[in-house]
Parts: sequence; C-alpha cells; structure tokens
Amino acid sequence: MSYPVLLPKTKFSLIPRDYNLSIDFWNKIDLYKILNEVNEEPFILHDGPPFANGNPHMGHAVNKIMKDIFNKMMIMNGKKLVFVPGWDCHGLPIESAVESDLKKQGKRRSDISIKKFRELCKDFANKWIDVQMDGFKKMGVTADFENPYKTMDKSSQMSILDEFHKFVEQDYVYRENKPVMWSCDEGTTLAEAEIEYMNKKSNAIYVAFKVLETSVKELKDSEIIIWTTTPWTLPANRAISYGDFDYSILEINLSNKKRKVVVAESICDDFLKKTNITEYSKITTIKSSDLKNCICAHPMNDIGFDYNIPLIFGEHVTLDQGTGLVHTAPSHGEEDFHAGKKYNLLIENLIDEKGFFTKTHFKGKNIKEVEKLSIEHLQNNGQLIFHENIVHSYPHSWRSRTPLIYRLAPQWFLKIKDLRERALDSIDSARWIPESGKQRFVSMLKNRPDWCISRQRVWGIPICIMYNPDTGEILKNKKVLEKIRSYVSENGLDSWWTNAEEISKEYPGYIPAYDILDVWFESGASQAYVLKKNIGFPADMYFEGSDQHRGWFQSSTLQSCRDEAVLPFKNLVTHGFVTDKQGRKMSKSLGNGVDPMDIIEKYGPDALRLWVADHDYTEDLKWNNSHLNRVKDIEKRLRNSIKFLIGNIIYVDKIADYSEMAFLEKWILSKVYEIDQSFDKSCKNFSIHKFLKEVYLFCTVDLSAFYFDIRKDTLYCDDPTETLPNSVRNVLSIILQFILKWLSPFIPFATEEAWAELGYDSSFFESKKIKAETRWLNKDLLSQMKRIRDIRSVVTGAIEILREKKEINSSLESDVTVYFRDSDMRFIDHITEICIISKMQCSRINDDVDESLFSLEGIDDVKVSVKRAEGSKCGRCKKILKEVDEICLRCKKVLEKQEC
RNA sequence: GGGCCUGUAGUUCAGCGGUUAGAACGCAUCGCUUAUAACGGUGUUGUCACAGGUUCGAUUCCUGUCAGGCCCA
Repeated sequence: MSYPVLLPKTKFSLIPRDYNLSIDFWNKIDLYKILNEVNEEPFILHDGPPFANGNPHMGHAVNKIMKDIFNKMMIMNGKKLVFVPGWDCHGLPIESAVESDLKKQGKRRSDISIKKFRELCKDFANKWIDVQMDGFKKMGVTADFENPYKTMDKSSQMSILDEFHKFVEQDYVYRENKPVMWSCDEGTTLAEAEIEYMNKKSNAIYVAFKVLETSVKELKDSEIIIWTTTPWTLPANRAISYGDFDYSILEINLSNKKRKVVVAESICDDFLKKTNITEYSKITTIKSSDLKNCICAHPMNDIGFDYNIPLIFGEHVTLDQGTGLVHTAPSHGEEDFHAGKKYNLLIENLIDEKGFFTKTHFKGKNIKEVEKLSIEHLQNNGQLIFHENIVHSYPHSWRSRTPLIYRLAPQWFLKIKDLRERALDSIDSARWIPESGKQRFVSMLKNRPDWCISRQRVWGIPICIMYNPDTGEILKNKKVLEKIRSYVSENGLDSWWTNAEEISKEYPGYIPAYDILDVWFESGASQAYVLKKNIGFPADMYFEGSDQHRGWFQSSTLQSCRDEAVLPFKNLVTHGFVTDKQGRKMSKSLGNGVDPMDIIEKYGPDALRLWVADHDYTEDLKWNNSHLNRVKDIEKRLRNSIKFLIGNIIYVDKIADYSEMAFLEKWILSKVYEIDQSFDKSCKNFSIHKFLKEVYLFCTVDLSAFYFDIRKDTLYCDDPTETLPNSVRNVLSIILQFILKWLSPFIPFATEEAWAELGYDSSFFESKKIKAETRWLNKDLLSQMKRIRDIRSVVTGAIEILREKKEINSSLESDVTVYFRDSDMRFIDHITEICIISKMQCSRINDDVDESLFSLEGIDDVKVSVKRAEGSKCGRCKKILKEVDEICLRCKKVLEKQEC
C-alpha cells in the first residue's frame, strides 16, 4: 500500500525550453527600455565597436556575453542599464570585401563612381550589422539594439568630423612625408590590416664605410661595418647609427688585404664567424662616444654618391643582429626616419610608386635590379665584406603576397606629445584589470610616435580640410571649418569627392585633402559622440580583448585627453582570446574554429554563456568539448536546484517569522547572506568565475547534498501547516529568489523561464531587487554547523561500511551511537535529522572507548558505532521505528488530519 | 627579433617559501526508488611544462629552455 506524500510539483524541467520564447518575450516587452528607464544610478559599459564584416565568432561571443553578464550583475545590484552597442563600419576590410564582390560580378572598382562604391560598402556593413545583432540577441544580450551607434551614421560622422576639426583648430594636425608600408606591385600604401608577415629569402650583406674624418686616432684609416638585408636602400643611406656599447677595432685579412674595421665588441666573434674571417687581430677597444663626429664616405661614392655619411647615436640600435652599427636610410624605415629628423639628414624620395628609381646612378631601374647592381658594385669596389642569403619574417601584402617596402608618402598626422602626457598623468585614476594591463598600456603609449590619421582610401570619413600643397599649411580658421562642415552636413559626405574642388576655389592657393580618416580615429571619437553627448562620461567600464591596449583604448584615451587630462573609463578590463584545446589560436588554416551560433543551436545559449563564464576571462579561453559537456552538466544541476525549489514552495501556508525558525533554517540563511555578500564583492571586482563556482557549490554541496536531503522528510511527510515545514518552505522561497538573482546574469534564459513558471507576466529582471538581511548573518551558527558536518561525515562513513557489507541500504535503516566531547553534547538534538537516521544515542568519548569504533582521520574526537535499527519501516516516511504499524505515529496523524 | 602574459588532475579552476598539492565536474562503484532523463554515499586521478640556481626546504623566488597567446617589428 502506498501513502500520499507532498512531492514537489512543477513543469520546470531540466531541459531548457526553446530559447526563442525568452528572446521574443524580451523583444515584446522591450526589456532594454524597461531596465534603462528605472530611475537609479547607471552602470555605463561603453561598447567597443566590432567590425561590421562577418558572422559573429567566438571572440564576439566572449566579449558580448561577458559584457552582458557584467550588465546583468549590475542590474541585480540595483543599477540602471545603459548599454548602447556599436559597430565600426568603415575601413579597409570592408572595402576589400566589396571589391572582391565586384570582381565576382566581372566589374572593376574603376567602373563605378566613388559614391556608388561607398553605397555598396554601406549596404555591406548594414547587412553584417543585422547578422551580428541577431547573433548577439541569441546569446541573450540585452542592449539598446533599436538605437546602436554606427560610425557610418550621419550623426556619428558629423561628430567625428567635429572632433577632427577641433584637433585641426588647436593645431594638432600637420602634413608630412613619412615612410609608409608600400606595395610596389599595387602602387599604393597599405593599412596595418593589409600587412601579413611571411618568411622571405633576402640578401644579407656586410658593407664597409671608409672613415674620412675623425678626431680619434685609432679610427684613422679604419672602416665602419654595417649589416643590411635590404641592399637596394643603400643608395638612400644618409647615416650610420651606433648604440651605447663598446666597439672593437680589428685588423682583418680579407682576400689577402689587411683592413682595419670597427664592429661592436660583444658581437665581434659572431661577426668573424659569420664572415669566415680567420686571420685577424684585435687592435683596441673604443667607447661609443669616440664615434661621435666621425664622418664616413658612402660605399658607392665612386658612382655619384659623393656625400658625407655621419655617425649618429640611435636608441634603436641593438646587438642581436649585425654589427651594432646600423645602416640608416631615412626614407625607408620608421626609425631611420626619426633619426633623420633628429639629425637633419636629407630625407628625399628616390623611388616612384612602382618602385623605380627616379634619381641617382640607378635612375630608371627598379629596386630588384638596384639590389643586384648594388651588391655587384660593392663587390667590385671592394666595399662588400660578406654576402649570404637569409630567410626571415618580412611584411607582405595580404592580397598580392608580394614583399612590401617603406616609401615616403605625404600623410596627415596628429601630434601626440601633449595628449600622451595628459593620458599618462591620469593613468592611475582608473582601475586596471588585470593589473598588468596598465603597464602594457603605458609602455605602448610611451613608445607611440605621432598618429598617422590619413588613409588613401574612400570608405570612410574624408579629411575635410583645405591646405596649401606647397607648405602643408591648413586653413584652420574657424569660419572655414564651419563652412566646410555645414556644406558636407547639408550635401552628404559623398559630396566632398565631387564638390570640394569647387569650394576650394574660394581660397586661392589651397586645395582640398582627399584622404580619409584612420578608422581608429572614428572609434576613438566614440567617447565624445556616445559618452559625452549621450550616455555619460567617463564610462564605468571598457571591456575588450587585450589587443585593444594599442587599439581602441589608446585612440579613445588620446582623444579624450585633448581638452583635459581625463581617461574615458573608470575601469579598464581586458579579456583573453579563444584558442583551441592546445591553446593555439583559431584559424582557417588550422581548421580549429568553432561557430558560436552552432553551439547555441546544439547546446543552447545558457550553456554557451556558462562556458564563457566558467573561465578566468583575463587569460585565454581554451575551447574544449569536454569542458562544454561539463558546463552542460553544470547547467542541468543548476536547473535541477531551481526545479526542486519551485516544486516545493507551492504548499507555503503563511509568512514565517525569522525568530521562530529552526537551527538549520537560520544556518542556511546565514549562508545566503554570505553568498550575497560575495555577490556584492564580485560586482565591485568584476570577478565572475569565482562567484559562479561559489553559487554552484552552494547548490550542489549545501543544498542538494545537505539541506534539501535533510528537509525532504519534513517537506514530503509533515503537515504543511505546521511551523517547521512552513518555515522551511518560506526559506526555500527566499533561497529561490536569491538563486535567481545570482544566476540570472549567467543563465538568463533559465531564470526567465523559472520566473514565468512562478506565474509572473513580467520579466525577472524588472522584479524588485532583493538583498540579504544583516540579521541572517550568524557566525556562531556557521562554525557550529561546520562541526556538525564533521560529525555527520563520521556517521555517514560508519554507515557506508555496513552498506558495503549489505547490512544496511538507506541511512534511515541505521541506529547510531555517537561518542563525542562534552562540547558537542549541545548538538544532540540535531544529529538524527541531520544525519538522516532513524535512531541515535550518544555517549561521552574517553580513553576507554573501544578501538574498533569507527572514526575518521582528522576528526579523532568523534567515534561512531552503527547497527541496524530495531522496528519496522514506516510505509510513508521510511523511518524504522518500534512504533510503526504500517506507518509511524507522525504519519498517521498527518494522514488523519488530511482526511478531515 | 623585442615588450607583456600564460603553462597545476581527463576538464575548469584554487593554492602557496614549510606536513602527504586542493575543490568541483568526469570516471568507477554502492545505495535510494518520495527531486527519478533526478538525488545521496564512497572511491579514483598529478613528472605542479622542462633544466639549472638561491634556500635547511621551491609547484611557489631567480635565470634559462620549450610550448602557446596578444601587441610590435
């Protein structure tokens, strides 16, 4: 015969419902608007804009899911949600993609107008914004998707232009030749994103420069040795850079000729070995200062390169390669260029856009020929010391796969000095997570040269200014800038390409600039047009991949420091990158990529979110299937805890008074208080995975394995109107509310589903925010329970032995005698229920206690003996009691009452 | 090649100049049959990347090597 018990009842299952139900619901009620309109303190997380050029990938998933977790934690902490998603719409990747689309249609870029091309780019960007937005929604992200910011929106563009004009007005912008990465094959400059480093075979040569003038007598008649892997740049050589090292003067025998050469002392041996010079002697050592004011002849002075080559000091000189003396061609290298500026070297363009020399002995020849001819000439005139081929990593064009060179081209620059100083001054006003990010940011900032803000492209915001082509002088008069602004504002930015010429006629001697702004300038300006104009400045948080220390964090900071020394963020938090199982980056060539949308379809969005959250986000996130299964299991157990809670609170009779609650209830509320404190702390420290683990352990260790297990008896078998079962249900209801609060940032789909199951029409996220009550904290209870659980583990350990012997199955079948200290006697009343046994007695532990009694290592002062309980099993509550006649007295009473 | 970071169980993470390196999951096994596509008990898992050094003692501090990541060349 079976007797009725009060089993938990709910439709909430372990299998998540269709995630679209939640998404549709959130759309319908406009959750973002609701959470954005609550009149409370805002949490402003400023979204760094992803490029609008592809499907959402795992990097997006990590970034957007983490942001949403932070946002939702803050919502649960009583903040107002302010999260405007953004997209970076301009730039080369999109231009290239559109170009290749055109190619597929058999069209060429030059077949269509700039305006038409820009339209195609815009459509392309919009298409991918829609795709990405849909993906982010499926990830459960709550954001102002109705009003995102796009760098190509008219209002953004005008603000970006305004920001740029302010820099112009305040004299930050100048025009200058600069060596830029140049593709001779395509006849164009290349943006950073177009550069791919690949191995290349190069000529590596050691070249001797004869010393002409020196005040140091040891250097007389000697030769300075340099090493280079780009021999074709020798015609542009204007100096030799030395570092702060000691240098050796050696006498070497080369082809039966004795020569006096200078190389850095510490790498003499390498030099001699490499060049196969076996006959040599060291003459002396000189200091780097001895090289100052030394003048050499150009190694090809016999064919017209008859100018002096000074030795100059260079910070960039190192001893890892070469001779510690560096060939310096200011028109063909960034560091060379800066050295050239510093020492007033002649910086001139010797080659045209296709790589042909326009001047000198080599006029009309391309760099490949010049390379060969130079080496031959140096060989013939005796200035070549050694020649070999090496393979090294070298920049190439990602499209044509041809090697790139540095070539001078006029560019627009932003002066960095003042901005950098202000940024560095305010660096400590923000919190940096992880801390190492600050160092990284600072060192990158310190080493950064002036910002080259021009690109020779069309998909972007034109640099709308007029300048004098001869002097580079800009018309930075406010009236002119305003006129330009109102013109493009009225006629659209496209009009710049067609009508700027017309406007410039009003200003004789000045012409319009046709380059576009670097996209980093656009996204960097978001702190002005998103934060300052709309949602609030500075942001509480910037959260991006650690690659942005050089990218967006810097462009944003530099711009926000134009008018004052203030960082655009209060907390700068970075995350790592998604790699494969072995920690290698995901790439097409390795075929180890994972599609987040695929994971959502197969495992559900909550599982993907848990996967993200179950990592220390400051480090790289390794993708691993066994981890995904683990996370799916975590999701199931969390749902099961919620299910148990929901299923049991339906029989709540009345509000229970805390003071009347039992020991166990007061203890679990104390735990709730502790975890809620952790929640607050995690909100402050942005620590995610530790908190998730804490809640998970609470669910499995404290609730499932302990509290629920113990309280099942009273929940299922007692009369629900009694004080104990009623207060237990009250406590379960409290626990449920807190679990939903703590978990909703991680698994919003599950918590929303639970909320609906509880009968609410509204979203859980708009429900009243609860906080644990201070009176719940009871440290004595916490430490007492620790002791009781120790005792319990001895009891369960002892029962386990009988179970192994097949004498007992359920713990309820046991009759336990516990031997412990006087101080533990106060726990007597709790042991039976907490150990889930039918009968217990206790005794004082002393030295005479039987050695054969069960005890556990580390808990020597508790001993236990177990036997099978006498009596019969209650057909309802399964306890074994002498009183049982089919069922026990308690159950009989409950059933009788129910019948009435 | 340079700067910054990472390497602890099959997995995700703790940990720390000092007992025998922890937790949870997983796995194995027993039990419950009243959370049942659940739940509970018990057991199991390590070259702390590798090699040196400092120290009475190093997974921990230092140096180097290897593997990987981000950024830069």
